[in-house]
Amino acid sequence: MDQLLETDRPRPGLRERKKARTRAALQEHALRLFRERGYEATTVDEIADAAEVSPSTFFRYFPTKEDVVLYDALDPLLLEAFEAQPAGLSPVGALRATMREVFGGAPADVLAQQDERAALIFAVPELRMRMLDEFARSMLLFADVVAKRAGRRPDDLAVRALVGAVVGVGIATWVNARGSQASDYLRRMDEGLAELEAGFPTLSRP
Amino acid sequence: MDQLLETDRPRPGLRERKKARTRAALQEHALRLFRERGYEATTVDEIADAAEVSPSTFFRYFPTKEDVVLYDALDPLLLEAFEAQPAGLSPVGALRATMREVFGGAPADVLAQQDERAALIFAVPELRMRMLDEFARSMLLFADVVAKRAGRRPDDLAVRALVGAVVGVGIATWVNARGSQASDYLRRMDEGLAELEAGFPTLSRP
DNA sequence: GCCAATATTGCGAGTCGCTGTCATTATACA
DNA sequence: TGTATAATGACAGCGACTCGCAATATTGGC
Repeated sequence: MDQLLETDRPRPGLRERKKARTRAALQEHALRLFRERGYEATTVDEIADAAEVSPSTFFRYFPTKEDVVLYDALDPLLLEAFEAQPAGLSPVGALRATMREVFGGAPADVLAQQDERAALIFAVPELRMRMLDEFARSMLLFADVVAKRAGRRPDDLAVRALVGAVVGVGIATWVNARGSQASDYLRRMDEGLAELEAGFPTLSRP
Repeated sequence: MDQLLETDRPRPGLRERKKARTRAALQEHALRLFRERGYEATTVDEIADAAEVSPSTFFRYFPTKEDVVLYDALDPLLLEAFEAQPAGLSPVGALRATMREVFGGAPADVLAQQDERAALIFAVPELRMRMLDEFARSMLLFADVVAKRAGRRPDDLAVRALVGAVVGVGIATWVNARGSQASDYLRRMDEGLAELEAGFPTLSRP
């Protein structure tokens, strides 16, 4: 699953590849154990055992037990792909293209893992709470790259509003998508972003 | 401070009074220690020591360390006073009267403790997160009593909307009130509820 | 006022998430 | 090949929280 993280790049050294493999293994085994026994009933030590690392190493990769679920392996890819979009595209247009690229090129097991993460986060109150923080973090991150493309500052009012709207569409899609598959989720997200890009024309003329 | 909890009532037995006193002592000492040393730097054992009970007893009164801050000693009084309001009043009117009664009759140290709780919850991310749950819980509770007064079901659409609006006014007031005193907070909350009760007339005619 | 049923408490051992330290091992680089 | 550097595992320890149990306090009936 982790070879996805290395495609089309100068190929990092052995150390970096090992680290990526360990991180992926920890998350995979964690999600599997959570599915089999439940989130609370699974201990960090068990995850570390399954991934064949020491418990201390677990915390070197994920600061808390929650983070092993919250961490999105596709995030770095999305970020990179977004920055590579042609300058002619609008921010929302660039994001839509980015999502099509990254999710379109992702193998099925990666998408399945995204579904599992989403469902688990939704089901466990502790994780759902933390997700709010993640959304806030996403906004700041996204604001930076949007600002860079637009030649504005990240705290620019328009940048902030746009970023808020985009993340808002993401939240709304996520909340209304419990249990549905990644393909559904992505389609609805894209539709929502299309609406946003066009200024919600279908809502103006009833 | 806890005699407030016993005014004008058939007077519960010794056991109940002791329990109320222990609960109040735990919360008082906890808030004091948090103020002096900070929330994280204070341990539950220290709170228990200060209140002269065993650590296990602490957890019998408050299921988590967070709850000793979140617990609002005035809640039961508010509930009782609300249910005693004359049936002629609208739900919002009854709530305003309730708040005037309860907070108006509360001694200064109780109000000061409310301020301290509000500031602490706002300052500690962990508590701020949990506060969302508390708001949700408040809505359900409030929906029950409003429904009872109105002769409707708690999941009635109008009941839900009203309850949501009221709690929303509370949140907005709280968020905009960092550091201000209880009297300010209560005044603004009452103004907000008045606006709500009247349908926000000042916003309709610019 | 006494006694039995019951509720509350303190105690101790234990689990789990998480932190910090240190010696050992593996990778990178020159 | 040797050396700086980074990652790892083992260990000790802290704090929140749980559980079971014996001791103690309150209550209600007599």
